[in-house]
Amino acid sequence: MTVDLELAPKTKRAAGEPCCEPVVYPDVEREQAERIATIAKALGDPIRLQLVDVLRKHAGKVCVCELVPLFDLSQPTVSHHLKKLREAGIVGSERRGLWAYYYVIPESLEEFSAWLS
Amino acid sequence: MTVDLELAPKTKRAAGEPCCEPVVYPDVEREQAERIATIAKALGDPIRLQLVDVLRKHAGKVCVCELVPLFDLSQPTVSHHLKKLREAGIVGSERRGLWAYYYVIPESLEEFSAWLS
DNA sequence: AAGTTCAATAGATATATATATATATATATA
DNA sequence: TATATATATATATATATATCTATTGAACTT
Repeated sequence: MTVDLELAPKTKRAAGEPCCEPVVYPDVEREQAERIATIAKALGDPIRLQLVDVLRKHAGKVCVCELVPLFDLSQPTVSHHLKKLREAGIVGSERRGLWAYYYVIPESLEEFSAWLS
Repeated sequence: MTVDLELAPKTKRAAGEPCCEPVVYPDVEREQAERIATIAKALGDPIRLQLVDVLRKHAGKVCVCELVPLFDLSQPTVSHHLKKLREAGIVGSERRGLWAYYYVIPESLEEFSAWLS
């Protein structure tokens, strides 16, 4: 199953000689890595992952007042996590009167999902 | 496309009355969220994401000395990131003489990948 | 208008992270 | 055996993060 292709130094080098050919790393890939890492970082907290999970499962918009009691956390802390998710572009929010409704922006996860599979 | 199912308070409540029914959050989901968040957190840095990307693309084992020049970082910093990936169970390593070879453990990403899609 | 309620922001604090430099360890070569 | 090399660990530091309490802002109710 595991391919035995290896990226490895061929032989021992003379003293002072650098290990490998300098490898060019295209900027495009770096930028993609940054985009994906931004999403991953936002999901890298169990609370935020559960928030996204709940929002995705409900396929619609969920009131913050329903989210807070799911966690043993203060309302401001939940708001803080929602803000992180908003900043990463994973969720959006909409205010209706007193209530704020959050929802997942599915496209935000597409690039990550594609890379991962 | 967007379903209009909403989780929302039905009416305004009397003063002091709690917002919502207490929602039970099963431990199983919490533990799964923690497992996935651990993976996401490890991937939540562009350097680490690129490391995993390179290792996956090579489908085999890659020498650390090939990884270091890909980044504008010191060798110990790259080692630090590789350690984080090891701790998260995303990569494994094998030493052969002076060289250390890293590889992705594909199963480590499966649960996350499944959740995401 | 006054009071209530929901959510966001501000401020404070303790912990975690990314990075560098310096050092240690193991192994290869001369 | 002595020296050089590849990688890992240790230490230090500046920045970021997660959390709390207190406060603010906005909108609804009476």
